[in-house]
Amino acid sequence: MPELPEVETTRRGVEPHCVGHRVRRVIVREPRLRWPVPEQLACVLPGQVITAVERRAKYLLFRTAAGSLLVHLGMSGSLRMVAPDAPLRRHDHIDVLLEGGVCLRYHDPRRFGCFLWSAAGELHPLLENLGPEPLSREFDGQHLYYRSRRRKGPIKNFIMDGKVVVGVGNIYANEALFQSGIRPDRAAGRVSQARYERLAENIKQVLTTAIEHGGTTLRDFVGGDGRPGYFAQQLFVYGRSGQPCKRCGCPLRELRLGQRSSVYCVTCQH
DNA sequence: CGCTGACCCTGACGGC
DNA sequence: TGCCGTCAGGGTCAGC
Repeated sequence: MPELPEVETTRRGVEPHCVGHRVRRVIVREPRLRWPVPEQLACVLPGQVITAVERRAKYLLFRTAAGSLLVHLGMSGSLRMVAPDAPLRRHDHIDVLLEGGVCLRYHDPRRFGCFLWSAAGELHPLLENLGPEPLSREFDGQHLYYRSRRRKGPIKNFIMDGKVVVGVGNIYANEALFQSGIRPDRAAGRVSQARYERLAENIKQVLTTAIEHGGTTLRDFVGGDGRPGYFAQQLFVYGRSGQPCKRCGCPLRELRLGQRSSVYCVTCQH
């Protein structure tokens, strides 16, 4: 999946095909996702007009008068618009058929994603306790600095904690730390406010650039319109363990933090 | 409250 | 060719 740029690219891809359209039918072929797909969905959604497609963290929210369809793509999920008679591939788990003859199709080999329902006026529990959006004004160096005091865990885990800030996945956490010259295993509480200012700017910059590039660094990602995101993002560290640092030439090193690979340059990052 | 590790699943890839 | 272990973009949850 999709890091935040891929989710945003998906949102932009499907939005124009969904907004203003009425749902005709929901077909759930495989309900066993991260959480079981509620049976309620197939009853509640048909007849509803999709009024907006929004994103909060890496969740996509399809708004209707009755409530919201909450979709997460997990590690391997994708959503695309297809013709209703488009041939099914393996792992095409859900179809949301719209009036006007289009179909929103959910594909997810690993089934770590979810399709959930949230009634109108209710905030889904999964969306409670989420930190600010990384591209919002509320998210800045001061926020990171204050939230990090007395935290002993690695800064990389800290910026990937959704209660601190949402949408910073493994790839962009590695990249933003490299751009900021901070080692991923440094204790979060031992980074100055000045460095957090830089880090917040770099997180914004890295995510913004990725979104502009259509979101992908990943081979199997397919945008909402079904076309792969074109430009492979210029990655400085992620996936480059052992290769020379693009800035100083030293071989990049790798370590594991929270069961996720972290690549960094011993010379450029402290 | 903060942190660690287990866990949910399939598929791709490397080594033998 | 095949089998086996390892790893992969995410996030929640239990337990200390």
